[in-house]
Amino acid sequence: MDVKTVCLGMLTDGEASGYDLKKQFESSFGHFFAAGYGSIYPALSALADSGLVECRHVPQEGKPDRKVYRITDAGRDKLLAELDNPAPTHKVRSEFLATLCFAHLMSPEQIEHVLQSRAQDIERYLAMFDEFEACDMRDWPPGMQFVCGFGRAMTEAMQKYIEDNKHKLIESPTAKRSATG
Amino acid sequence: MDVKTVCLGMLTDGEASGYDLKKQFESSFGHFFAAGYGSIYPALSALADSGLVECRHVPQEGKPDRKVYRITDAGRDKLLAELDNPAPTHKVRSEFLATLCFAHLMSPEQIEHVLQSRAQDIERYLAMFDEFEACDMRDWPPGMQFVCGFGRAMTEAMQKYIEDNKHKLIESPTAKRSATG
DNA sequence: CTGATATATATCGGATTGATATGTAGGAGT
DNA sequence: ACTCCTACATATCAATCCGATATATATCAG
Repeated sequence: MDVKTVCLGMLTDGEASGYDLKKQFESSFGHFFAAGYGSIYPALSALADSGLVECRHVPQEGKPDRKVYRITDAGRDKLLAELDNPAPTHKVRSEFLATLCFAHLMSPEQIEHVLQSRAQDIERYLAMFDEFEACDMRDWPPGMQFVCGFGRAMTEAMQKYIEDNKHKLIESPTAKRSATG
Repeated sequence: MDVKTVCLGMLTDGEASGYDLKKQFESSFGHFFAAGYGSIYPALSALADSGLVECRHVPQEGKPDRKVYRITDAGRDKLLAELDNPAPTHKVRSEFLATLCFAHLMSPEQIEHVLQSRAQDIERYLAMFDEFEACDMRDWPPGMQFVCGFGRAMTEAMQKYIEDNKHKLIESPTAKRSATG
């Protein structure tokens, strides 16, 4: 399940341009599967090359042609085949946690900054989930609702854990930078 | 904060080979920062090239030389500089969630398989966290303890969410594969 | 004696990231 | 009027990372 496949999946909901898909990658998919233009445009090109999507050029004034992609029957088959994977992965890549592993090499101020910036990210995510519920989430497919609920639950659990345990990172000021010696 | 930097951090705990570091990436770091040999060996080479670590060859019988790396003063400086980043990221890349977004294109059996395999992964993680607590986690630096507690909290939250909400993914059997038409 | 696991290194193709480039349109602020 | 920012819309590129593969010996279980 790579960016190509996710794009294919998004296109089952109707045709879209790379720019459109990027917005989806930023909003509803953003909390668990990020992708930038550097992944999306090559993905769409590759999908078109292998006949899984079709491309329609829509001329515009003052902007590049919109390249609108539509999934083909072969594309739907390919998607269903990919969805058949019974053990899809779930990976975390956290510079945040990697940094805090070495909290004993950091000043309390540095640790505080790191925790604050994470807290802000969390607030942003929670606001995003609130927005999802504000606009009509009931029209979304059940899987999408499950996934967004999942994101919210994880984010709230993260917020709570950090709040409850951050004191453990700062307490003993005498132990600072002891791992060097 | 890339693989190089995490290797550097691990080496503050004492010298180690690439193979040793891999084991750490699989155990304590595995739940939030995975890395394979394809990342670790090039990282150590690059660190050695830029003088941030020193390499010592330890001959062995019947096996390749052990290449044991030790962090240098320049390496420690570099690490401290990297740890100064006030906004380290925390990213999730989930084929699991990406798959479930399209649950309406899947059979109940497929969905069930996906959930089961995730449940197994979760059990494996929880077992790992149990092991950490069994061996003496109190000797670990506070940051490491925080991070492992974080992993456990997230994993448990995930388990609970899936258990509480999986029925939403399977309920209405009539709506199956309706997005195609 | 076979097969699996552990030790230990290394490389390579393919995928992904993050930054950068290009250029118009329209709204906000001064 | 002028500047700045955001939105629209594409595309590429170097650096990095991932997963698989290759090589070779020792040891332990069945």
